[in-house]
Parts: sequence; C-alpha cells; structure tokens
Amino acid sequence: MKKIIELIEEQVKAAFEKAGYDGALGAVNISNRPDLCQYQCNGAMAAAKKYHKAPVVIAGDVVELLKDNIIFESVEAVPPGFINIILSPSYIAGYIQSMSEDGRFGCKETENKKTIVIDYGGPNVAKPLHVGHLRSAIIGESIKRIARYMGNNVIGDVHLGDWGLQIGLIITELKKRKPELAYFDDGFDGEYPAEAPFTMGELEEIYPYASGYSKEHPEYLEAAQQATADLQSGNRGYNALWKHIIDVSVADIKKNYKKLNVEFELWKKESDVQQYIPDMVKMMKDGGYAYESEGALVVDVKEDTDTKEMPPCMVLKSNGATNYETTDLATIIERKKLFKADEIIYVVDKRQSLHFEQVFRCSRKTGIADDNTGLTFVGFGTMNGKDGKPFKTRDGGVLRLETLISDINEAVYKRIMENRDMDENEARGIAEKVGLSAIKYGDLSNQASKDYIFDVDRFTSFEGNTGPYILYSIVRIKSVLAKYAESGNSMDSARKIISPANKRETDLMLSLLKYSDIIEQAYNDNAPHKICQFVYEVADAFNGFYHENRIIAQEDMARKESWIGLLVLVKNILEQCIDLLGFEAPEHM
RNA sequence: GUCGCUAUAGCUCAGCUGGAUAGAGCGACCGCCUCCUAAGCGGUAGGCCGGAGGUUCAAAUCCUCUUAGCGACGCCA
Repeated sequence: MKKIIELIEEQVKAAFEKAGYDGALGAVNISNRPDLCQYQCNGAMAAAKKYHKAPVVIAGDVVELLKDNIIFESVEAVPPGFINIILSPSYIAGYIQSMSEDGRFGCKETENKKTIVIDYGGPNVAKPLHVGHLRSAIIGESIKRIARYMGNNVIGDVHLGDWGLQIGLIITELKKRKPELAYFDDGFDGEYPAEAPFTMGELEEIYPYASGYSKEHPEYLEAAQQATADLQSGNRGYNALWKHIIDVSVADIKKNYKKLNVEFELWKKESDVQQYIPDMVKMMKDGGYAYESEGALVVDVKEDTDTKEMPPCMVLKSNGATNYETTDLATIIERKKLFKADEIIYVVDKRQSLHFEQVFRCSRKTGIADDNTGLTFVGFGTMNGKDGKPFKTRDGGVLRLETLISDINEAVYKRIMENRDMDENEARGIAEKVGLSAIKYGDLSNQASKDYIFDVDRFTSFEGNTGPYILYSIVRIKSVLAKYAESGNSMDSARKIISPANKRETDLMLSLLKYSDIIEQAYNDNAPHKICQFVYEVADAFNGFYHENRIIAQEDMARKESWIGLLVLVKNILEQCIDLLGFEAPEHM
C-alpha cells in the first residue's frame, strides 16, 4: 500500500513533466496552512529561475493539468507560486478504508531489514536504579519497539555494568568492615558460602559510602583500583564475592524494569566479554594499532579532518586493568560474533559522546567493525528538576526509580478516587497504567537529545498534552464501541467508510493519513517524540470529532457504521502507537 | 584553553531536508455537563524565534561572528 503523499505526488510530478518541467519539482508536503489546503507543492517557485518564468505561471500550467483529476476536490495556483491541494472526500474515505483493512494501517516494513542490537538500560550492579536510569530505559525501549515494528530483528541488551571500579570499591569496603570473611583470606581454599554476606539494602548503602570515601582518601581509592585489577585477574575470593553482588542485584534490577514495562532480550554483562580481550589486545598490538603511552596501551583515533582534540582510545590502563573502552570494544566483537549484528544502537547519556566516538573510530580502524556495521550513538539529555538542575530529592539525594514510580502511581490513584466511583483494586491497577503513561510520555514527547524538566506536579496533573490525555481518548473510544456492541452489534464485520460528513471528521481522517510517514520518520531518526506528536494530534482530532458528533445516537445507519469503522481504526492506530512508546491503555479510567 | 550542545509566549516544549499569518500544553481570563467518560470541548490575551551580519524570490530553519547557559576533554563508567 502506497503512502498517501506518494499517491498525490505521482499525479503532481506527472503534471510537472507533462507541462514540460522537471518532475522532481512535484514534491508534495502536508500543508502548513491547513486553513487554505490539505497538501501543498512548492516546486513552482524553485522552478522559476531555471525556466525563466514567473512561479505563478508555472504553477498555473501544472494546476491546469490537475484540476480535473478525480482524486482532488480542488487544486489551485496561488501567488507567489504555491500549488494548494485539497483531496476529494471520497478519495480520503477510500484511503482510510484501505488503511483499516490493512493490519499495519498502510505502513510498510523497511526494505533493508537488519539485525540490530540496542544497548540501553546500562545499570550497574550494586547500585539501585535511580532516575538517572530512567531515560535510557524509556527511550531505548521505544526505539527498540519501533525498529522491530519496521521488520528488523532487534535485540535489546541491558549491558550490565559489573566489571568496573564500583566492584572494587565494594570489595574494599567489605574488607574493611568484615575482614574476617573467607573471601579475604588468601590461604583459604575451601568452598565459599552459597549465601551472600550482604543484602540488597546493605549493598545500596555500601556503594555510595565507598564511592564518597574514595574521593577524599587517595589510598582507599588505590586499594579499590587494586581490588578491581585483582578481581579481573582472577582472584578467587573476589570473584566469589562478585558473583554474590551480581545475583543479589540482578533480581532487584529486573523487578524495577518490569514496573517500567521494559524488557531485555539479553542480560549480558561487561564481564562476559572479558574472554575476548586478550585476543583483541594481541590483534591491536600485532596490527600495529596499539602502542604504549604514559604506561597505558592506546590506539590513536585522531583524523586529519578533526578540528577538535581527540584523545587516543585507551585499551589497557597502566596497571594492566581494562576500562570501559576495552569492554565496549570487546562487546562489539561479541555482538558481531554471536548475533551478526548489522547495527548497534547505543542509548546513552549524551555526555558520553566523545567516549563512543573514540570507541567507534577505534573499532573501525582495527577492523572490529567493518564499514557495513552501523554504530549509532543516541545520546539523551539530563533529566532536570523544576529548578533546571539535575533531578534530586528534596534533601538533595538521588531519587530511586522505585520511589518515583510509586509516588506517581499514588498521585494518580488519588486522582481516580476523587473523580470516579471505583473499586480500590481496579483503581490501583489503572493507576499503574496511567502513571506509567505520564512518566513515559512526559519523557518521550521531548527530543531525546535535549535536557528536559521532570515536573512531578505537571506530570501528575494530567491535563493537556500528556500520556493520560492519550489514554483517556482511547478509553473514550473503547467506551463508545462497548456501548455499540451492547446493543447487539457485531464488532467483527467489515465496515464501509463513507465520505466525511463534517470538518471534524475530515480533520480526524487527515490526521490518520500521516501514520505511515510518521512511523518511518520516527524509525529513521530514532525519534519517538515524533510519534508522541502524532498521537496527540490524532487524540485531539478525535476529541473534537467526539464532541460534535453523537455517534451512538446517529440514525443514518450507513453514517453510523462508517463512524464506528473510523473509531475502530483510530483506536487501533493509537494503541499501536502507544505500544511503540512502551505503555498501554486500560479499559476504563 | 579546545570542541560540542542549547537559546522560540510568563512556564514547559514542538516546528529546523528554507516557503504563505511561527504552533501546542500549562498558567491567566471568558464560555460549555437533563446528551456516548468535563482527565473533555470552544474562545480571548500573550512572540523583533538570544543579538548582529550574510546567502536567497523567500530564513526560527542555511553560513559567519557574537552573548549567555550547560557539557565533554587518557587511566570513573
């Protein structure tokens, strides 16, 4: 099924050619003046110079060839040279009909299907998920769903941070607190206990403490770095401790992602790729890429065209330990090897852009990633509080994800109980869905790369352009459809969509026509916010339509059937879209 | 210091492959529930698109300069 714009363009381009102009000038866009027309072509103005003719004359020539075309209600040439197009209502209705008969509403899968690994989430073990993890999870999940919807084989990898200094810090602190543990006894050669010597709660307290302490005590930091290196070079006791840390953490992390409706296909860890590192390092040395600098092993990634400083990519630290550059490089090796990834998308804080630039360049230079392997960095901005500074709790601490979610859900729950007469359990369930939509839509409706302000008051007020507004619109449709079904009508039968009866209905249909274009754009640009915009536009158009047309009470049966068919399509499209955004609508709210 | 990002209504944000009068939401003010969910709908007010040049028939959008804020800049991840 072709996109509506393509269909219009075919006509307009043909007209340009027939009139003796370059067909490429017949590009058509959605009108930026909806009061004047639905679609427009600006090619005549671009053509003026080339053909030494006034733009209006060119536009006039083209319009002359188009105006009797049945798919248009009107085509006009308007000074200085716009071609304004309005589609015939029956043509719109026909296209809407075919959208409703197509399971994908006219959106084709991409022709170039790929295996894509999406690296998002990125939590560290031993640290609770906090608001800093929110954006990666939300944006990554949506990008993943969009790419999958477009027909790609997409694998989401949480890429757990389990191999860096944070583990060394915890080990060092544990050693300080409980030196008697067998893990710290070098002479111990028995079985270590199966039970972890700490709880998740303790871990959560130990890490920030150790991290803070190390910043003020260099010798402590050094001990932690040494512990990290020892762990990485196989210290038996440390490895046993490390396994405990992972086990305790992962269970907690999974629980939290589940609340966000975020799921990973892969639970890979940084440590999993350690096995590739020796060969990788050897390859880099043998290939003449890596050399020693200030005690560390590095690969130059400067390019002649660089206008900025580009530090070398560090493959091994001066103490021989690996760092996150090493791990990220080895991870590319693994993803190529295990999944034959055609593309890897990193959904990471944008402050890491230099790091990834180095890693990407290094992997290309050394052949880890060939030219056909896409390496894409989707950097997102910081989530700030109302004051414009990084989001903190009232007392300045880090807000845990769990707390944030339950605070929002509580606010939604109260809101429901104020306005609706509802069973408590049902209300709690709805509050979870509505709360999640508030958080996710609030995030995704901003451009990912920009910082944004997370305003709890605004997000829980649910008025205007918010997730709950979208859900509310869907619920309204469901409610109408349920009423319709109650009076004995079947919901399965196909319905004939007839020409729109009024402006509201036309506007609603026009908004739906954008679907395939929007999804494609969101996919190509890794831009879920475009879907948010679209979804809002459709919901807004629906609410306008709903307000002015009594659907159930409609007596003209052909009209009523058409409306029901239209509502089913609106609902299906909205639900598909919010699924791509990563949330869902309840039956009532 | 070098490089990058950002700057649009009181607030929060869209728009940026150049097009006709720069759009939403919130907040403010005014209306609309005997009628399918008022978490809704309609309306009014609110802008020299940070500033200055330039390119173009046409600039919020492209280029240069400039101001302000934020960020990154080898052994944290």
